[in-house]
Amino acid sequence: MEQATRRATIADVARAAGVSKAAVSFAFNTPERLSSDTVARIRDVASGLDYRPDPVARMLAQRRTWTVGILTPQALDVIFSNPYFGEFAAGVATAAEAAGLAVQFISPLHGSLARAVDRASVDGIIAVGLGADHPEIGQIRRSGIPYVLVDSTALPDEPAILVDDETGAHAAAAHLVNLGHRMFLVIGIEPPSAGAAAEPAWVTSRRLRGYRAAAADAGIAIQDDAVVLGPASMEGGIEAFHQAWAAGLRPTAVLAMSDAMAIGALRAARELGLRVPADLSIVGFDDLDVAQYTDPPLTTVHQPNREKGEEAVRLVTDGGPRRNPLEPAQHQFATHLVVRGSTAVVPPVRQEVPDDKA
Amino acid sequence: MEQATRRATIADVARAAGVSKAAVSFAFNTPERLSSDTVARIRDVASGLDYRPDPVARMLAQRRTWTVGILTPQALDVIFSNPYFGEFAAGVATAAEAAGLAVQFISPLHGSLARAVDRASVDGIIAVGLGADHPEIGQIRRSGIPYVLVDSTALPDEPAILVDDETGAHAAAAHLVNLGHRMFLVIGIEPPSAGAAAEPAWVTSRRLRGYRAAAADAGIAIQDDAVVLGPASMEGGIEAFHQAWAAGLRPTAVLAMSDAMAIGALRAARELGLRVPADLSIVGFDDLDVAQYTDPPLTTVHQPNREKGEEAVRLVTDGGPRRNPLEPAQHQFATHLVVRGSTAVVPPVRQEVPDDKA
DNA sequence: TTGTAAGCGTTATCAG
DNA sequence: CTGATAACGCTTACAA
Repeated sequence: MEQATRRATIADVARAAGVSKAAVSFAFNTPERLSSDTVARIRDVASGLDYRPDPVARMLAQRRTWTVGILTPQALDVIFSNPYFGEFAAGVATAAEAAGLAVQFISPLHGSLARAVDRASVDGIIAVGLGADHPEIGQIRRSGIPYVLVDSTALPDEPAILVDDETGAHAAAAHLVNLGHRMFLVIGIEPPSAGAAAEPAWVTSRRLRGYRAAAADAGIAIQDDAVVLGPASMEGGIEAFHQAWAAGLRPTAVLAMSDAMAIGALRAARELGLRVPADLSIVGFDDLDVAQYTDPPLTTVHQPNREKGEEAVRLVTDGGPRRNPLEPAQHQFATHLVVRGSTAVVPPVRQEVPDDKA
Repeated sequence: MEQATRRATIADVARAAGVSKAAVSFAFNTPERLSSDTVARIRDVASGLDYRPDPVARMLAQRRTWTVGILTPQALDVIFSNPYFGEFAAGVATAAEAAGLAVQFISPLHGSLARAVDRASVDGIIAVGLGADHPEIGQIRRSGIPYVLVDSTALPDEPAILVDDETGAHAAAAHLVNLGHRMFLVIGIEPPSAGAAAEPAWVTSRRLRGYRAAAADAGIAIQDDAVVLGPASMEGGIEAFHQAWAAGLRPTAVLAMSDAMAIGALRAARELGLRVPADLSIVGFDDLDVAQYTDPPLTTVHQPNREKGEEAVRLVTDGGPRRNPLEPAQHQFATHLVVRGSTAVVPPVRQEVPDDKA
């Protein structure tokens, strides 16, 4: 992976055009400072030499990289397996392009996120799903690079993108309660590090509070053993549902904290002979594009995945002129329930279903 | 997006530790060249000063960026909407991490791919879906940066990752023919640029050849008006199917060139009151993770999405020691049909279905 | 309008 | 084993 032949440098162009290096630089960056025919001549010579300014040298001189980094505590291959991330990244990419910024991914290098952060040459870091217990957040803070935390627990004065998890979760559970459901299974997202599980600010904790509040309104308690955790993927959802079923749980409704997991649960339920929504209702979270195309279409809590990405870029690039530096640069998006076909009134009598595990 | 306070430089550390800049560099990069207590002292001072080598300066001096770029002719937001890309990127990320490389995305900047390529500071470029008619490929070639073409038509001696589209497509169509189908709708991927549509090497052309060959074996001709093109997304699939239906086409089987489009077709068919596979069979292409979780699970042509990404990184990073420079650095993966639930024998008599459009 | 020269923060070369 | 010193390729005051 070496450069083949030595590329023309600014000095080569200057020499060939009989001007100074500065003139060449001007010809490309601020042509209005040069006479138009000088510019033309320089450009001509440059393209003849196949000259292209070295982006790295320019980064060093300008001390800007024109790049934003998306930081994830998980390896990229697991991250990309959840369509949620793709939608978020699409939002980042949109805003980045508008701002003339490149997008780089920062994920653990040889198992070390810290190393990856050190190697990353970016002007801003968008950290998604980084728990407050991750030491890297301190590292980033110290590095002086602007950053924004997404979907994680931030200090009140720290730039962050959040959504109203509790309200969304509450709406989801309330919907099921209204349909007569009383026996719930909650499928939650397991934290990247074991330590974060107990954190009250971890996303799973926040959503769980919303679920429980709505259930409590109807006098129902969601016990801890009706909450099962797994990775936020379809496989994770399948696994979680089967695990709960094997443990003897017989819910009439599932509250999944991610659409990917909800789709997995859908699949697992079908494998067990349960009809959705006749025998089992399922509510997801995220409102992914695919949620419209599952069968049945998924009832889920909407959050603006792409917009979150776009806003993250804005925040990390100083938020533009409208941002008041006195206010904390946090942005919380609203969530709302989208009712589709995966939820229905509770079955009056539970059907007999194949039950080889319990 | 500026650095907050001036970061400590190697010169600061050298001064504070009473050594030369070179010594500091050694302490981090080749500590074995220094006495162990010198290293310890330098490291100590460095961490006290919160010193971190500037990645950009190091890139310039080493003339390596330790970064691979994934280049796409489409904007990132549309690209990320197709899960196929996520799976491919996951593969790239896996191999990149193993090689200690960062991953950067290169997509049109302010509408110009050329500009984006110029600004990109990468050691290698993985170009996906770049038609042979794209001028950027010449630009890349000239730049001297190693590159590999994925899913596009390459010169025979050009590094490329390909799959056996024709065989896979043939298997898909043959499967349907064997089930008794005679009336097909082909849903193809529209090219990024209009010009590429006619290219015999464009992916849509390649797959279409496979479909047609299998049909021809049974004495069936797939007419041009039974082929409809759209963007490789779920929306694209919905659109395409409705368009065909509105045009009066009444296929018993759909051959979709991407799973995303197949899922869209599934959805559209259901909206029209068609049962899959009872009334309509659908075969996709890609074998995305989600293909297992649709209802019914999708019969599709498997291609190794993640492996393609991994191999692309290997090829662009010189392919390691095993590569013979005399052989063209091309890698063609095999494809095969995966039969799931979305295909069945042709309905003996077409059911009456709602038909408000034709 | 154009040129000169001093950085930018490393790594690499080559004496000591 | 250690330390000056010269690249690396470009931008940007400051001069002319």
